[in-house]
Amino acid sequence: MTEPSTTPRGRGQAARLSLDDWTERALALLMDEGVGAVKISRLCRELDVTKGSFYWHFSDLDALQEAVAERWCTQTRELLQQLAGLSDLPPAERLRSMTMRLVDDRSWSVERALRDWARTDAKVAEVIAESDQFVFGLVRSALEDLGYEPATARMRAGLLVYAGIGFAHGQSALPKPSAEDIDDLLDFIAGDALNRA
Amino acid sequence: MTEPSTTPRGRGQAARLSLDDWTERALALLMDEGVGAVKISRLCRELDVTKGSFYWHFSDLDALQEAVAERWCTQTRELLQQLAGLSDLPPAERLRSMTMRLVDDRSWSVERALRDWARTDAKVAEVIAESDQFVFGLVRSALEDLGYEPATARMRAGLLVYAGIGFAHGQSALPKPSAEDIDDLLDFIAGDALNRA
DNA sequence: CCCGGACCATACCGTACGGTATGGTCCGGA
DNA sequence: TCCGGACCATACCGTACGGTATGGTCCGGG
Repeated sequence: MTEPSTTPRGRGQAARLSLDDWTERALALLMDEGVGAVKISRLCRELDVTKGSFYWHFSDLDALQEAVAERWCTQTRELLQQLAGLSDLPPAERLRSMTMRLVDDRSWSVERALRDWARTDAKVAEVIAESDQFVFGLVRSALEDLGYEPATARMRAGLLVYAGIGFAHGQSALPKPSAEDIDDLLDFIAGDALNRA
Repeated sequence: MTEPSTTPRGRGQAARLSLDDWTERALALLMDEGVGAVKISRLCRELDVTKGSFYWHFSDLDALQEAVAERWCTQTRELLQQLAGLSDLPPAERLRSMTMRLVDDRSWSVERALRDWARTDAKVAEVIAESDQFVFGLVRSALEDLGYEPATARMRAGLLVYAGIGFAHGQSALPKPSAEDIDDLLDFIAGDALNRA
């Protein structure tokens, strides 16, 4: 975290592992096989090392969880910040961009895995909540920029974000919306303001 | 399953257990401490019996999971059927009734637990999907009864149901909607049809 | 009265996991 | 050249869990 952690990785067959190697593999395990699969021994097997290595980098399992949550938090935050960087664009485009990314992007698969991890780990739950509030704020301000009153923008933003969470977690028993479905949806959410423009 | 299973339960101190006693306790464990807490030994400790009893009623853990999923499926289905029994009432009341139950009812807490259980068990996932489609059909037909075109009803129903799933699973990072928030929301979802009536 | 089945206790095994202790290897710097 | 630290292997322990085998208890029916 404070160390350079340069990860030499250039000699013989197996290189030394950095802290990010562990968290990355743990994240992959998380979204592939769920929270039940992220065990120390399993990680060591996948990374082709032994527990001696693990307990050098982390004090225990909680330390790994914290590191994983922190890593996901930062990389999600910069992705969201990238979305927020569109604040110069017209709000309609912002909405559409965010909704699209909400549906097709694979990053929500990770969030889904993290979300049921949050049930047993308060630290992760806190990070998830923070992320939810952030994206909620983005959608809300976009709607306000479209001219809606604060109460209306708040309600519609909540509806859209909750629907996004539900879609990300629902695993899609319901039919997955197509591109034009999303157009219709956005037209419903913010159509009156758009047609007014 | 086919036996009467009358559960005598009237003698001495500890009665014999029925199959429902196990599934009921397993469901309680599920929604209280998550999927990671439903272990055989844990169940036996709570029910004050030993594993000899468990392996009499069930062949293994998968059999228990199947029984739990089946039990939840039936009791959810009759709850939904009860909601569908309102099909004589005006559709606006049906919508409001379902949405209210969707927000405050505790049964969704069980569904949330089952939903991340569904990630590791295909059988449970199938049941969840079936339930989702059922409630989606209810909302959708309610909107159609309100006079919306099929495409519109489908879109708005999907939005509402997904939002419900998201709310059930997001568990309160975002502000929980109040009663009048729901009124506003329903007015947004089906307001034009309502005001037209 | 006895017998068979429902129901459960006891004891045991194999395995997987979290965690600890300790020794070994490679590297850069004084 | 020696030394210390980063990094990892090896070996080990305690525990919790899934599962099996077997015996015991209570009950109703022939």
